[in-house]
Amino acid sequence: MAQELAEAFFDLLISRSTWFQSVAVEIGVTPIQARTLVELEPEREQTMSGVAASARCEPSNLTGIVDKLEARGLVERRGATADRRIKMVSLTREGVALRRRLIARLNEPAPWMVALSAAEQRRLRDLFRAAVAEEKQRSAMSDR
Amino acid sequence: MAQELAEAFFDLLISRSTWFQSVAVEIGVTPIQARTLVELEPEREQTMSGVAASARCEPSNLTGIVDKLEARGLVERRGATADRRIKMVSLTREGVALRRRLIARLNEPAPWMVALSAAEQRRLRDLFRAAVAEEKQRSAMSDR
DNA sequence: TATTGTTATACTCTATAACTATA
DNA sequence: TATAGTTATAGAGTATAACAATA
Repeated sequence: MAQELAEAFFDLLISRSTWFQSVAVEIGVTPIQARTLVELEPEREQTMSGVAASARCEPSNLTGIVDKLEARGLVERRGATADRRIKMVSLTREGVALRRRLIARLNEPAPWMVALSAAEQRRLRDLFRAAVAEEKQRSAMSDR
Repeated sequence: MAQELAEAFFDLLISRSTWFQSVAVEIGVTPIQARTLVELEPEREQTMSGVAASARCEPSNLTGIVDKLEARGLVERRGATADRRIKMVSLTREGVALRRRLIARLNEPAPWMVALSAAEQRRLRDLFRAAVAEEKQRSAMSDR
């Protein structure tokens, strides 16, 4: 049964990934740009390498991704730190606005979610949150 | 609450996508090759364009993807049909074996799934299946 | 010497359009 | 003329290695 659950979840994952891509296109960014924007929380500067780690891409590639976002005025780089090797990245006002639209679309509940009772929704939400925490721990371990 | 559920589900999707990629690498194929292998069920020949539609990529790109899989002896093309424009793709014996290993890894239940009671697992499985059916319908509609 | 970010390189993925061979 | 698959091309994502500036 756990096996069948895993299969069903995998199928859902596939179809939801397709959907993620189409939302990104709709908003006017590429999937990895969308992913980067999601990781770049407003009011929170991050280093280039920190963003690369969150978005799960190589720092060398993040340079190009941030270049494109910066060219569109969505993010900005600053070099103001004690350590002058480090560059901080953050969202611009337009970046915050675009990110908000993106997140709003991504977080739109699917019809099957809405159809659940409030208690079931809460139960599932907690289950998913715990699952994410579990995956985070596992992937942090395999990073070493 | 539905909103929070959607957020939690999205976070889980992100972390599970990362995991999908690492499984593909582990098995020795690229993500899109993995996706194509999953769609290519054993004992079921499909046309190139049919596979392209299932794997959600352009037919022109599938040519290269299938070229690589064919060069590794995982799939084969045949032209034997009434309509000689059409080519049928199918898994070779090695392709079936690799696909089995891939699917086995992808369908490994996560710890949080195993931790559920059998009744909850069944309930969730049915929920996810219905969700996939729902998404399929929606995306088929937007294809027109 | 080690680290941060960048540049260089090579390969893969992606979408579009043009081509071929059939129908 | 329309369709199935391929080829051509250009843009974007990916990983590795080499580099400059700084620590």
